[in-house]
Amino acid sequence: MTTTDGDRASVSIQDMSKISGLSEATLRYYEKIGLIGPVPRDESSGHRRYGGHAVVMIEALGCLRATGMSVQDMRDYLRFLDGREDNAALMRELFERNVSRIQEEIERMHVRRRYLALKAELWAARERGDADGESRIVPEIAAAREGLR
Amino acid sequence: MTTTDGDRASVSIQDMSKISGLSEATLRYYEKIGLIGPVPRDESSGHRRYGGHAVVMIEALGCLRATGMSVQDMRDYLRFLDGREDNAALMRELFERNVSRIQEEIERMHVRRRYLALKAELWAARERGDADGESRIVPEIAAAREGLR
DNA sequence: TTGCCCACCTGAAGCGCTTGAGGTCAAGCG
DNA sequence: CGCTTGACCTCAAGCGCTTCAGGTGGGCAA
Repeated sequence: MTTTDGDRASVSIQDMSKISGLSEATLRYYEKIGLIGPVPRDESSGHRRYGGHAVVMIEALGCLRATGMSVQDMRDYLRFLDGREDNAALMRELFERNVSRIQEEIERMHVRRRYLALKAELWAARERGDADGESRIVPEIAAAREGLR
Repeated sequence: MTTTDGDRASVSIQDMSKISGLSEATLRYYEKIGLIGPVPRDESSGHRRYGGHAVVMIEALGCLRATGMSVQDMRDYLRFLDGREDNAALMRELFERNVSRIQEEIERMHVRRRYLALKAELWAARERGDADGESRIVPEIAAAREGLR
């Protein structure tokens, strides 16, 4: 998993991917856009070797990304972490904003599920030739559509 | 909103956008990728004019898109609608698959919300210099992280 | 030694849109 | 009548990745 290289542990991109949950392609992409600073390379092969500090940081990024946080917010997160000043309030706000975002998404998801479930029911009614059921569902779909926005 | 053109109502792209909830850019994009077949144009200006049939169809597409349905599924939906055969079962399956997709998304959202809410609490504790609170939250975050995947 | 496979590399294209730049057409106004 | 305004047009680039094509280095078996 890790190889010893002098006295520093170094991690391959494959292992970094397993540890963080970010794909290898995403790890390269994040480096390219400067979200993670240049990763040292193995002299002879040119392969990336992630050092201890980077491993911890990227692991955290993996969690944030897994919540759907934007790249910009991840940038801010890293900036707040690095800064010498006390950024606790900014951090709290960053996470609170993201909680609200998720909350809204959840609510929209419920509306969507209802609409799709009704559509499934509609076609199930048609499948069994149930014209009555069909005409009961149609107005419900119309109502559900309103909330879809 | 609509103009009369012979005996057929025709709708501008702006109005089509308002009706369907799809942006003008998306309407052009859907046409480009062949999801909606070529839209007739106004002779002199070259502007798109959506006819009655297209309006109804695109309105429906707008709802499906609003639920997060994939372009491929929308293609299938249109194909099933058009077909002469009885596609009720295929339709039902298509919608049921999408209900499941949303269901899974909702569940993942709950995990994400919990993780982010804990992170917000952590920084709130740090903000008020509450080391006790902080050490209570840290293990909860570790636990919540497990579910994130 | 040769050959092979694996992990890794880079660069480009694709996805589903959105955003922006730059240009045309028709109508209304001074 | 020219001028502005607005709605529309096309083409190109950007976003956050993913996927693919084509190539290199290193280790191991035959």
